[in-house]
Amino acid sequence: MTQGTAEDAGPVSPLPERLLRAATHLFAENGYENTSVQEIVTAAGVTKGAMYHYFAAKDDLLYEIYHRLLALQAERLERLAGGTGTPEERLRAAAVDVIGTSCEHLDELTVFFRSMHLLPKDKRKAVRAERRRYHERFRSLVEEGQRSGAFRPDVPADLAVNFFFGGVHQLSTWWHPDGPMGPREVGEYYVGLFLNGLCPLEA
Amino acid sequence: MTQGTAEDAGPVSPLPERLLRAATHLFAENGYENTSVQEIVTAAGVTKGAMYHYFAAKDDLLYEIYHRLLALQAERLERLAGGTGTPEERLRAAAVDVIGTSCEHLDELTVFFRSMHLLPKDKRKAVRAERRRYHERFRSLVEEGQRSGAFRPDVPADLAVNFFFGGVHQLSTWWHPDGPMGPREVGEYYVGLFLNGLCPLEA
Amino acid sequence: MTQGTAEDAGPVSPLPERLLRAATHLFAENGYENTSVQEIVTAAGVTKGAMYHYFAAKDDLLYEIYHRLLALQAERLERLAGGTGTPEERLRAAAVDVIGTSCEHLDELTVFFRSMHLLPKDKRKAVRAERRRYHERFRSLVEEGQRSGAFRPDVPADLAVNFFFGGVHQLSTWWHPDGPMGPREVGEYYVGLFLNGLCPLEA
Amino acid sequence: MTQGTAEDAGPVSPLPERLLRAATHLFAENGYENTSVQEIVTAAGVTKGAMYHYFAAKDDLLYEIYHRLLALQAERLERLAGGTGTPEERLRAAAVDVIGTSCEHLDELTVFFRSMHLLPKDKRKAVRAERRRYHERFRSLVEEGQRSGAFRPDVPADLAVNFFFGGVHQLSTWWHPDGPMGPREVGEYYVGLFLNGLCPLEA
DNA sequence: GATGAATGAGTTTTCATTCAT
DNA sequence: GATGAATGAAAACTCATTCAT
Repeated sequence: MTQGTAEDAGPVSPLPERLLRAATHLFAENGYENTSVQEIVTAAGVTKGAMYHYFAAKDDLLYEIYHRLLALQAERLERLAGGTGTPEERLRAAAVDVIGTSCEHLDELTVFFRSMHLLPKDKRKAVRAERRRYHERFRSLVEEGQRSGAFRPDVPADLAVNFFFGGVHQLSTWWHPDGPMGPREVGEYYVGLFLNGLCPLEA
Repeated sequence: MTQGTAEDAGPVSPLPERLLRAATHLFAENGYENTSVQEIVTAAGVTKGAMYHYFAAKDDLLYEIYHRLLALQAERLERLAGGTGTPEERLRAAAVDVIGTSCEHLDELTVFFRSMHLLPKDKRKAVRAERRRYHERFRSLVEEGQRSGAFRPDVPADLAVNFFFGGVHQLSTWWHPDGPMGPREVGEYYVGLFLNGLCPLEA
Repeated sequence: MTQGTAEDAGPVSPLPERLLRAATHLFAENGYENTSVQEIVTAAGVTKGAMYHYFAAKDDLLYEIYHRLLALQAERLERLAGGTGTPEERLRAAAVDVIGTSCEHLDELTVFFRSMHLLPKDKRKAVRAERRRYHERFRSLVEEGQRSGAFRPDVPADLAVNFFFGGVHQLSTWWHPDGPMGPREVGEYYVGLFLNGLCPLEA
Repeated sequence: MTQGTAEDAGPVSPLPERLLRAATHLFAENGYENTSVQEIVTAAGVTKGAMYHYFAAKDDLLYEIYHRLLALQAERLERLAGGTGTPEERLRAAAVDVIGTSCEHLDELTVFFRSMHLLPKDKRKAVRAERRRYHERFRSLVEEGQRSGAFRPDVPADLAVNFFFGGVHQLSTWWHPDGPMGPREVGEYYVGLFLNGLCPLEA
């Protein structure tokens, strides 16, 4: 009777997911502060009450967007960083991978870096903690490589990681999914720059 | 007529400056949309009428913040990029310098990347154009170095510049003026990473 | 069928009672308008559907709280006022008794005087009518005493009853069940004041 | 040019006063919770923004209503209680007077006793403190009379004062300004009841 | 009987901006 | 030049009630 096919699937997609998708898109497009709850629920095809049934506040949507992306990336980093291979191989794989997921979730990434500061204190703290854990796992990979002699020991690992993620976060200002470069390509270039710099190796 | 004589201050009243300083600080602290005009004028010690005498709208403050930082950095880039020395020397100098001014104007930088999207379309376009000119001057320096053989030619210059500025914009998330590292030190590290990467030169 | 046998509970399910108890407590604590239906059903350990099965609307709870207290007090007044003894004895007994039941049902009393005006017109009218009947029965007792010469005839009986019940309704602003005075003691004092005033009898 | 007469009186009455008057009337009529800010400002002939220019929140109106009535009554009590005459004379005068001002400010009184519990904690505390001071001044008058032998010493003064003010607060449930009894008359009756009780003096 | 997702009309509050003085 | 009272449009959020299951 509804638009579902044969199964008893109910609505096409659960409401919370639909709301998050709509919110992510609108936040990325117009900014969190310029997006009203009304616009979100209209985009999701429901009313405000429905949204507040699932999310206690507008900033819960924001938090959830961050949290999901972070959880996804943290899980993948864990797997790749804890895999086999030299530290350099693992760092390279992890770095290319995070660029891949960042490109796939460009809207989330945009929202993340523009609007994290708009979260209420407690949620901001939670996100920061999740972020820090992620950062530290990445940093430990750099340090491993420094101890093994694969990386220069004279650059603080913390600083190097911050530098690299700056580039990652910047992605959304210039990269577009339908542009000439694919995520994989961007990843290889970025990681190349990160690990080898601009100067020719034999110079 | 006012208390300024003939010195560098010029004949302009210091009021617009005071307003911009207050706005910059509050925008960086609480976000543009969470800062009311009332808070700004209170912080600057004036009234709303006075502010609207100098700025047509709240977003004029935002625009002006961007514009001034960009103008400053563009002017310095012009000077350094057009100076003497090899392309690598000039790029290095320009890169260290932009990190220096970014550290000196950390609030402006923060506001820039958090709130640019909140500008009305026309002002946003203007800022983007200024930004693009800046980016292009920087990129041309990279290209010069690629042509001269100082830099690897296999990395798109655009991408490299974006990568580097990602790191620069990220600065405000981890660097603090009273932390252990000075702007100069950060600059050297960043530029080192950018130009030489993480891997030892003889590997 | 349920767990109640043949005892005083009767065949009625305890659910409406549980809801009313929870509502009474919450209304007294936070006010009618500051208490949501959700809070009531949560406190009663049921769901909204269950509540709406027994009560057509939130204000039915309010009405029922009033109605039950009034019915209880009216029944007791009837018994005492229609008993034996002089009018003075019967008024004294009735007055002490109403203070007793008021102290026992302090939450209901609180709700009554704070929130009666929030009832929709028709229910408010019903409560007022019940209240008036109660008042009139009490007043007739005073008038009886005035006719018998036990009470001063120069005070309008209506006014005297209103004066007395003012004191009763005020109870919830200062009396607490675990304070130093018991309901009986308060009753004796109040009735003493009402019937004899503050001035010494031989003055 | 406006509707003022000859003087430069400006608007007929200052806006805050107009708002308070409108709010008092509506709160008394329909209850605080059933009165929207919109209704208040409409009644006062302005817009919401204007109201929030003078009152930080809806409950500020509530607080102000209480506070003004209490200040008025406290000042009058102070004058009468500290005057000349026997304690009985002064208590009588003060009691009649408070009934007078209560009748004159019946709406405020109604609002007071229905809605004090709706104030936020801090304002509620402030009102309670003001109220307690008032109560204590009144009580001290009763105690003075008890020490002088004019009043029965066997009734706790606190309780007597509570009893009396119960009657006062009850006023708004039965007295109307255009009814047969004037404030003075009510006052005399109430005070008569309070001081002499219902029973004939020679009984 | 009972559930709880969803509604929709309502609430208080905020704030950039204007304009009479 | 400067003030600050007032506007008006919009915001986030609440909640009693309904209804398909």
